[in-house]
Amino acid sequence: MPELPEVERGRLIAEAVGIGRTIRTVRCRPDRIVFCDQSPATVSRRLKGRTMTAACRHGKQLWLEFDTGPALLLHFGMTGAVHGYDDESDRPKFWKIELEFEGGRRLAMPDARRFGRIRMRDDPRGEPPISGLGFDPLLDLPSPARFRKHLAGRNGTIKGVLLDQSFAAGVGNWIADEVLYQAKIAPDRRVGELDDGELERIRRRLGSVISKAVAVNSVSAKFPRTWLFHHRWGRPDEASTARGEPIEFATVAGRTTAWVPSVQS
DNA sequence: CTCAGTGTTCAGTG
DNA sequence: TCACTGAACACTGA
Repeated sequence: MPELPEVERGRLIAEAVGIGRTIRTVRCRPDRIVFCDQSPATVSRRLKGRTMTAACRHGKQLWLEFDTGPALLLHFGMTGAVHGYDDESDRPKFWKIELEFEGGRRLAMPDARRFGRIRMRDDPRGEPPISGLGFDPLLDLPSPARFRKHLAGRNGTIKGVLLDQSFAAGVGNWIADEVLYQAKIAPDRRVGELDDGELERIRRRLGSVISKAVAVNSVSAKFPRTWLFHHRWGRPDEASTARGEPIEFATVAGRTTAWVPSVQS
């Protein structure tokens, strides 16, 4: 369920397992969809024997850097993740790539539904897909003035803009809904008609929702009880928030959208 | 058996 | 050209 906070959790796992360690063995499953640029054999060849120096993230893109050669760039799609473990018996179901480091620690990326992507990049920040991304709300939340400037010229619904990775990188469907609920803005408002006060509420909530989710390592049971998040799944008929506010479901920007008409306008 | 889905991309439309 | 919509992608699990 990877939006920014879960990708950050993956980054922390990769960092804890791999930093300063050399890859002894690379295993890849044959998969022409997930390995969209380079074949599994090429990826394996380019990673074996290299020492991991960093685990980085921008939005939903996660990449591992090494002492030499290209970075390994991972995108989780709908169902990807990073797992760290020691024993082969703990290898996750649906694994696509496994790095085994000296000393036996392993990292794997599973991806049951194959919307994830595994690529290699010489200059990850300078090349697509990362080069086309907007600001990362955790690492670089813009000032109010910069936020307004970045928004200028955009036209669609505010929800559509929040989901646009070239605007803010890492926001997915539930985070967009959560931000708009807490900011008290209806998801289908046009961005051009939002005043400075409304934009500032959105900007602040974008920062706070993501920071909080990351602070609890994306363990959703630890999200505040007041969050819409806990009440939206499965589209229950008479859904309501912890405060008793009725939740409505709609399609906005092509996605299932949960919102609270009595709060959001 | 049917269907929705926490993501992204692309063809088609206005 | 832009902005937006809906379908497609591939598969699981409810």
